[in-house]
Parts: sequence; C-alpha cells; structure tokens
Amino acid sequence: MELRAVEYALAVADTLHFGRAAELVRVAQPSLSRQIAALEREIGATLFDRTSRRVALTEAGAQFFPAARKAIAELDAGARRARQAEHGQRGQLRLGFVATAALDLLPEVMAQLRARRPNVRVHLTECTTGQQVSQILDGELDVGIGRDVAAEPGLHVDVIGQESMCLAVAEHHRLAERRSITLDEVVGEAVVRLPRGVAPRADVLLSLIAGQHRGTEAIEQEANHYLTLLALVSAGLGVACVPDHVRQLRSDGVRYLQIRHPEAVTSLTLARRDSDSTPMVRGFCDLVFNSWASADTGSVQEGRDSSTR
Amino acid sequence: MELRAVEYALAVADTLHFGRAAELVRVAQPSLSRQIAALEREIGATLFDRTSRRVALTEAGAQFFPAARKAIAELDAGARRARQAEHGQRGQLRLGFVATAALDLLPEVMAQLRARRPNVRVHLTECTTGQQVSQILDGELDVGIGRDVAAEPGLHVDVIGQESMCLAVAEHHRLAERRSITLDEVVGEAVVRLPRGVAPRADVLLSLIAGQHRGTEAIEQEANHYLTLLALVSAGLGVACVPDHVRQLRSDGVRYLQIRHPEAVTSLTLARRDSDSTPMVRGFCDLVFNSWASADTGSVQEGRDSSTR
DNA sequence: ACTATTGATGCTTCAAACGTATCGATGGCG
DNA sequence: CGCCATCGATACGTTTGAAGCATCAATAGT
Repeated sequence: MELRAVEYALAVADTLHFGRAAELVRVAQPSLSRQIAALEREIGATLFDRTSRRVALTEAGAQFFPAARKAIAELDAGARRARQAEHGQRGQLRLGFVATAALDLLPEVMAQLRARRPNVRVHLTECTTGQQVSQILDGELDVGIGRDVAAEPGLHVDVIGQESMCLAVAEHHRLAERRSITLDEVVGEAVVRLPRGVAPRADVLLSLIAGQHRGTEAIEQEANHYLTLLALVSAGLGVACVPDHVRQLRSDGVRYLQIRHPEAVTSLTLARRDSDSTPMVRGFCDLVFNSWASADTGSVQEGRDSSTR
Repeated sequence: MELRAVEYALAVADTLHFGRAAELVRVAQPSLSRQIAALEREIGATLFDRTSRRVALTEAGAQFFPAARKAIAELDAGARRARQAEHGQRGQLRLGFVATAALDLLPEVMAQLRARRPNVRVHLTECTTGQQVSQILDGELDVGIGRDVAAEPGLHVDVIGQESMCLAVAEHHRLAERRSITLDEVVGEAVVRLPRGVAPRADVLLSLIAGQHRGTEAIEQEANHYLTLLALVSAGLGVACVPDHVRQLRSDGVRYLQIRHPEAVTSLTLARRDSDSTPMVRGFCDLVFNSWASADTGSVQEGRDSSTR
C-alpha cells in the first residue's frame, strides 16, 4: 500500500469531491481517480459511493479512514521524535556519577535538562570513578561524572572544575580552630576513609601522610559513604580528607581545614567514549558545562573547547 | 513519505543487514540503500549507524521504528475492517421492528448475528410499521421488520412469514371454550385494541366487525402495548385481535381462538430501501431469512429469491 | 431538450525506482 | 603483514508507473 494513494483518498474523504481533493493534494483529477481506484483494488473494498453528482463514504471507507488518519499521525509523530533524537533532544542517556557530584552539580544539571531537553530520559547510576571508566568503555554507560579521570585510548575526558581537598576534623580536635594546615601536621592522626580506590585523590593524600610515618601502623577506619565518614569524624574516631563540596553534608561537630599541599586538589571530570559523538551525548556534555558555568559555586572554573570532535 | 521506503527500513531494522533485508523485501540491495537514504533525508534524521561491517540503530531509529510499525499495523487493521465492511461483516445497521417481532424473530436474528457477524453493530428501534416505512424512505433506518408492508416506489419488501390472527378472550368469556369462531360471532363484543394505525391488520378485522354493526357504537378500550392489552382482556374488558405469536406473552386468564376469515392472516415483512443493496443490508436480510427458516415455529413459511438485486 | 458539472478512461510523457556492475572500506586469516 | 571475503555506497542504463491532457459518459438542474 502506498501512502500517497492513502493521502489522496483522505483528501477525497475530507472534501467528498474528486476535483477539489485533487487541488488539495496538488495533482490532476484523473491521477487522483486512478490512484484511489488502485487503492480500493489493493484493499479489496470500495471506499466511496460515487455517482457523477455525489460522492459519499461507504461503510468500508468509514472503517478505513479513521485508521488511515491514525497511521499517518503515528508516522509523523515518529518522524518528529526521530528528528528530536537526531538533535539530542530526545532519547535515553545512561549517566554514572560519584556521590560528591550528587551534592550540587547533578541537581543543577538535571534541572537544566528538564527545562531545556524535556524529552531526554537519564538513567542515573551512582558509582565510583573506576566503575564509570570501565562501564563507559564497555558501552554500559554513555557519560560519567567522576573525579580526576585521566584520558586513555577510547576515553575522552573533560574537566568540569577543580576544587581543593580539605581535612575534616572533630570540633574538639586539637586542630579544630586552625583554618589551614600542612600534611606534616597530620602525621600520626587516626584516619577515617572511604574504601581504597573509591576516592583516589584522598588515597594519594593519605598515602603521603602515611609515607612520612613508615613503620608505624596508621589507625584507619573505613566507611562506605561520606555521611558515615563525617559522623565518624565528628565522633572523634579520626580525621578525613574530603573534597571541598562535602562541607555541605555536615557542619555539626565537624571543622574543615584547608590543606596546604600541591596535591590537595581534585577535579570533577566528564568522561565519555572517544568515538561517541552522539548528538545526545554531545548535547548533554555541552549542557553540563553551560549549567555549571551559570551556577557560580566559587570553585575554580576550567575552560573547555566545547566544539571538540 | 512513501510507505515502501518505510517497509524497506523496517526490514533493515529487523535484520540489521542491508543485503538480507533486501532479500526480505524482494529487491536488490542498491535500491534498498537508496530508498533508505532518501527516507532519512526526508525525515531529517539518520536511522542507522552503518559501517561496512556492522549496522546498528541510531537513537533516532529507535524512536522512529516503533511508530512506523504501529502505523503499518494500523493501516493493515483499517484495510481488514474495510474488507469486512465490504462483505457486510462489519459496520452498523439501523433496524426498526414492531413489538411482536421482539417475541421470537428478533432474539433469534440477533443471536445468529452475534454468532456469524460479530463485528456488526445493530441500532435497535422499536417502532410501528408506518414509522418504519417513512424512516426507511428518509434514510433514518436501514431495515424494518414490520407487518403487512406493501412495496412502494423506493421501498423493497420481502415477506418473512405469515401467521394467523386470533381472538383473545377472557377465560370466563362465553366463547372461551371454543377453538375457532367466525367474525359474525363477535359482533357486539366490547373490544380492546391498540391505537389505530399501529396494528393495521387488527384494524381491518375490527372494522369488519364494526361494519356489520353499523349504527351501534362499539365499546372500545385502547392500550399501548400488547401486555396491557392482554391484561385488559383477562380482566374482562373486551376481546382483542392479535397475531398468533402474541400467545406467548400471556396464558393466565386468556384464551386464544382461531378466526375463520380470509383476512385473518398477517405477514411479518422485511423492508429496506429499493436502492439499498449495501452488503451490510443484503447480508442482514439473507441472515434473517436463513435464521428464520432454521428456527421452525410452525408458521407458514414464504419462499424468497434471496439473490434479488 | 439542453447544458453544466463531475468522475472515469485513453494516450503520451517523464520522473523515479529498479537491476547490474563496480567501488571503497573493514575485519579476519594465513 | 598482505590477501581475501564481506558489505554498504555509487554509477549508469532500463523499466515501471504516476502524472498531465484530452475526452467520454452520466446526472441534475434549467
């Protein structure tokens, strides 16, 4: 069945007049007559009762045309959705993110997305930076918001922004009243930390501290989430290295000190497959940078060439 | 948008392989490639990610193809419904009928219809024979089951069957024990009747009785429905002329006597527009005759040329 | 009876869809 | 590491079929 003939027939169904229907579809009347005759032959039913003076729908026509209209509307809607997808305005995006991104970057991005790309559905998965990288390379994630990810073959990485790492201590801790410290001053402190590998930059700082203390076993307590971590810090079980933004999570009983060390800095990074220049993914990445730029959080902003191919 | 190209694209979406898709739709691979390229241009979106080794759906394709499938299914369903309508197996039929037909003909016909034409919807209207004729001629009804309708210009009439008229009397009436009577024997009786014009054949018999009694005012009581009529008869308010089938309505307190008179016979008739040889109408009329023939009710059957055009 | 209107049909033209042949790219295998 | 097989895209000549013009046949109104 050819859609053209169906559209011709619909024009006749609308006007109940072959001549005027022919004008509507910009075709000569004989062509229209023939196309409709062919359509009727193909369907196996007469769609119009036509005398030379009057055209009326048959029962068969009354059954067929509503379905035909629905079919054409469906095709149009499908084409429109396809165009939206083509421009990254519709579809699904699988996004992995680290817990600290959920504090303010993620809500901001999701709000922007809802406002500017309402037809994009995001599958959110909180996972560690390492998991993000492997899942992106495996094609299980499209984009990952992680920390300090290095570019590698097949993986494209952009830096969203940098922030400093700081030391969380209990409010009654001996260093609680200081605004900043050096790593030396922390040597020997009991430490509360996330499991190794989850927060690589904190791992680096902690190993720097431990390295100056070789031979002695550092007292370490692990926690799975930042909230737990800070609860343990406030309970006096030890100090912790956390990104600056984590301050928002808890102020009761915890003080945050600046760490004076060149390595005490962490980047939020946006990773995606190198080959993946899907409009969806590219549009999302652009949106992340734009929304983050517009929401001034006081963290150091990184420039980025958003027209990267 | 041409449906052929959409079908080609669906074949590729199914197989993810241009060559095999081309076999599926019985066309050479280059044609298929070109048609799909044209479709993508028309839609304004790339539907497939294709390298020479691998074909995959794009997000746009994933959005488009479900809609395309739905559209084609809708068209097929519409065409199927149109074919059914073409054979009178689907659609709507406006049927008028007289109250006495509701007793056994109508239930039988409706049962047959449900069994053999489940997709036909019937709009049932109980109305008098006269109303049926005018509404059929006005195009407000398609078919009418009435009594003793005469063919007239524009109106085609078939006789479904004949039955005798009988006289309903109270069980304590002086004639109650008789099996049959002549009209002479009823002269002077009080009469219960439907309004004039509703039951023409009863009108004829009643006027025959009254005609032999000229000068004296007959005692007449009108009732709107047969049930009321019979209730009045059993209450002794008079006798009534009713078609044989009405016996079924009430046996308590009522006796039915055969009337020995050549005019004491009535036909159930099936009327339709003369020009109306819609498959729907023709199919329905055939079904009425077949179902009535199969249900032997003891009434006189009439032959009918069911291949009338 | 005549005429205007309207859908169907015959004929020609042309665009578009098709098929064959071939190219260029890619991944596997020796 | 180079050859080969596979696969989609492209080029070109051919065929199908849709369009336009002219005309016919039927019908309703004057």
